[in-house]
Amino acid sequence: MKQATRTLLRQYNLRITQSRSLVLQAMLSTKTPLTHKEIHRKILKTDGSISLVTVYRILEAYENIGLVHRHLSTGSFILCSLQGEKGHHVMLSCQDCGTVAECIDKDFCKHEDRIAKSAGFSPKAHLSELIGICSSCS
Amino acid sequence: MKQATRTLLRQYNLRITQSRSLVLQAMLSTKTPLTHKEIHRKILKTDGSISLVTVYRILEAYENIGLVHRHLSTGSFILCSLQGEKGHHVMLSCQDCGTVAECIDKDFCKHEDRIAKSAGFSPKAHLSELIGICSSCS
DNA sequence: AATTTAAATGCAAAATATTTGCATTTAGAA
DNA sequence: TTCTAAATGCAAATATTTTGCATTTAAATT
Ligand SMILES: [Mn+2]
Ligand SMILES: [Mn+2]
Ligand SMILES: [Zn+2]
Ligand SMILES: [Zn+2]
Repeated sequence: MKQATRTLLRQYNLRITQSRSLVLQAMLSTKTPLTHKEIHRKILKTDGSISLVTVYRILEAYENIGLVHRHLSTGSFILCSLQGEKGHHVMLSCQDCGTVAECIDKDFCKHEDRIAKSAGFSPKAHLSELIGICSSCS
Repeated sequence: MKQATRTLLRQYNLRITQSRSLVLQAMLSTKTPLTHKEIHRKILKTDGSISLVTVYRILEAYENIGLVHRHLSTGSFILCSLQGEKGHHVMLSCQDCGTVAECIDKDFCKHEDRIAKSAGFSPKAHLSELIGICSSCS
């Protein structure tokens, strides 16, 4: 079991299990969002053993604690690379290679507040996805 | 068949059919995003007749031409209330009443561009959802 | 107004995706 | 090592989405 995954799990206060480690490994090795099934297949291909049901259960848990995100336009999952304020992330999603990079931007939140205020809206969180072409693809 | 729906359909260059009108009516009568099934049920309740399969097909078409949006966090659909640049909308989604209001904000896009540029990213569109409390709920 | 035709619809069934109940295994505390 | 709650796997139940095909319908044409 990879050390990086143990560390993450401990950090998030989760029991360290084979399956959880495998799901993390699968997600750590890509910058592209993955579906439940893709994660499952990927694990099997690399000699890991896991049930698809377990992948479902693990991803649900990971999402609840904010360890993974859903990629907005596809619904697939990506590891949160930044542990900033939960629910205030911006994702940069490349139409070309599928890579998703995250960023947290305080100014963005301020701007968000300004827009919201002018509509009488009090924002608590935001989900934002910028869709375009990443640096390496352009 | 409601006139408002005929007008919308003509505006988007779609054949004017009973089913399409019913789906629009169902969506026009709420500010809350609806799932396929919810739209289907709603139509049946109001004496309309439609197949769930048709709801699927109609929503897919509506989404492609930008007549409806998917609400990011739930995956359900909401009528586009603004016909601005396609793919550059901000949704204000109320945690309390579920209402989703849209806004298009040029400054937001500029800000978006700035963030993106600093990551070497060229944005073509954005999906943004602000989650919080709307004016009437607060 | 009747005719024509491609597009839209409904139905049944297939294919997928997700959830659940329950027996077994396992991580981590004692 | 022993113990226990949490995690897992399997099989089956549900739920969701898609597809093939026969029928209907919108709207263009005559
Ligand atoms: Mn924010
Ligand atoms: Mn924009
Ligand atoms: Zn790229
Ligand atoms: Zn509200």
